[in-house]
Amino acid sequence: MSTDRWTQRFKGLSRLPEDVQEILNTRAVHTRVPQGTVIFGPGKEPDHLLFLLTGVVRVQQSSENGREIVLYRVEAGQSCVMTTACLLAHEVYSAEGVAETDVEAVTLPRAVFDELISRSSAFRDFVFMAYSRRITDLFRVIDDIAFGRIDVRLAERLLILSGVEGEIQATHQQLATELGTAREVVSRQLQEFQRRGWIEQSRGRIGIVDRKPLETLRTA
Amino acid sequence: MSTDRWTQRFKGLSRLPEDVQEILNTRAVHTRVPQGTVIFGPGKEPDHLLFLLTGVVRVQQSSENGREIVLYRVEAGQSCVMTTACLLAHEVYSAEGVAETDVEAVTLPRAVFDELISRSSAFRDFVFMAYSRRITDLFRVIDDIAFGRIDVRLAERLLILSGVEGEIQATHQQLATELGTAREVVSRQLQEFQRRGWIEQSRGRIGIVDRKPLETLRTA
DNA sequence: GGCATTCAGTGACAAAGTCACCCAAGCCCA
DNA sequence: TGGGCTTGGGTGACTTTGTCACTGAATGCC
Repeated sequence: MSTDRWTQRFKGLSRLPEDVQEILNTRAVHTRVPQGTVIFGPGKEPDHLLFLLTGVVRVQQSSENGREIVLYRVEAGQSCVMTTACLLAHEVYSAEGVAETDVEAVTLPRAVFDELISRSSAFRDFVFMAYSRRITDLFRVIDDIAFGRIDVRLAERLLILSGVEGEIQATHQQLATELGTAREVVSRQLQEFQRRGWIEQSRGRIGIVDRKPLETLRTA
Repeated sequence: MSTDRWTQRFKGLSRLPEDVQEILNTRAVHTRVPQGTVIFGPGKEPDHLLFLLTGVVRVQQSSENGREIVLYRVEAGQSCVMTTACLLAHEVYSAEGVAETDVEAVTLPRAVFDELISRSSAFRDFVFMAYSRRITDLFRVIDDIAFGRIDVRLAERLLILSGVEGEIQATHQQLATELGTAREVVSRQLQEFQRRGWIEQSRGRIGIVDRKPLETLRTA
């Protein structure tokens, strides 16, 4: 049997009619995926809709020359809807999804997804809502890389990635991938931030010393 | 009355079951939009799905500082699906759609759209297929601006925008918007292309002289 | 023909990305 | 425990792209 009543963990799903939830709870299959697994990507097309119970999936795109950029993250309580469109259309999905942490998820076979879409308008809303969020994310990415300055973008990322402790475990290369830029660029910017006393660095780790100037960089 | 049997003009719709086509043909409303009209955008949310019969809609995004970038084009025989997700989610759609030519279209009210989605799996396939195409377009844009060189991108655009005659009616500013860059950058690149004898320019017009080197730029 | 508007060209400069290195920190393991 | 290896980070020189502040040329409109 699959997970009992997992739909309760999804804001958008817990309000669905009982019969729809019932289908989701019985027909979806519970799985675990270890950190680092490539969940979907070129040559690895998913044949189901994924609901994340715990963990984070990072969706990113890579270029031929080796550079990469993070497009968005799917977090617990969200679903991997973008893949549905791509699998339905049999198009090559040029992005890839990687389990950034150990992931616990529930997968819904395509046929059941299709049935639910046709049966429940609330489920449709859930799906289109999820789409909307992702599309908005992509627009944001485009806006950032086309028109944004990297110092601003880096500062933003640091603030997002830093937990309550104000610490980030990441190499300069990983941060470069977040922004779709080169490591050297990140290194230089971080040095500048450090010189100004906004952060402190050690190998593979960045500590936020003063959030305010990093926050105000955006508006300046 | 609306347009008779307009669904025949859509590859993906003409194969739909007769009853579904019937709904589309009777419930959709035929409209004309003059060139230049902003069809949707911030503060102008559409409440229906749009099917283009003739003409082209350009979807673009603008930044605060005035720069713009073309995301994709919706052409005759295609639909404006992205808007559906965004309207269902009541999210602010930061992109805008402009009628690039006079446009003849058919609009489907949200309620009918919803009904069709629930009723016809073929219609669902059509919609998700259309989504897929757009998402792929967005991925392409991201790839280009994040990792592509502007000379290559400009050459590509010139080839795409040039008709059989090898002529383009566009200002440097418009081309800059196509690529999300600055006019000066386009001007300089075009000068270089001209210097090499690949194109010839006059005010508001570019003529392709030799396609081959422009094509090989990509691979080089 | 004069004038205004739009379009394109230019040089100096700033920001970002690339290349080819270097060095240092941590790791493995004899 | 010290030597090599791997990984992460620093650096300078250079190229590409974007910005700014102009200029002048082409076109359309009285």
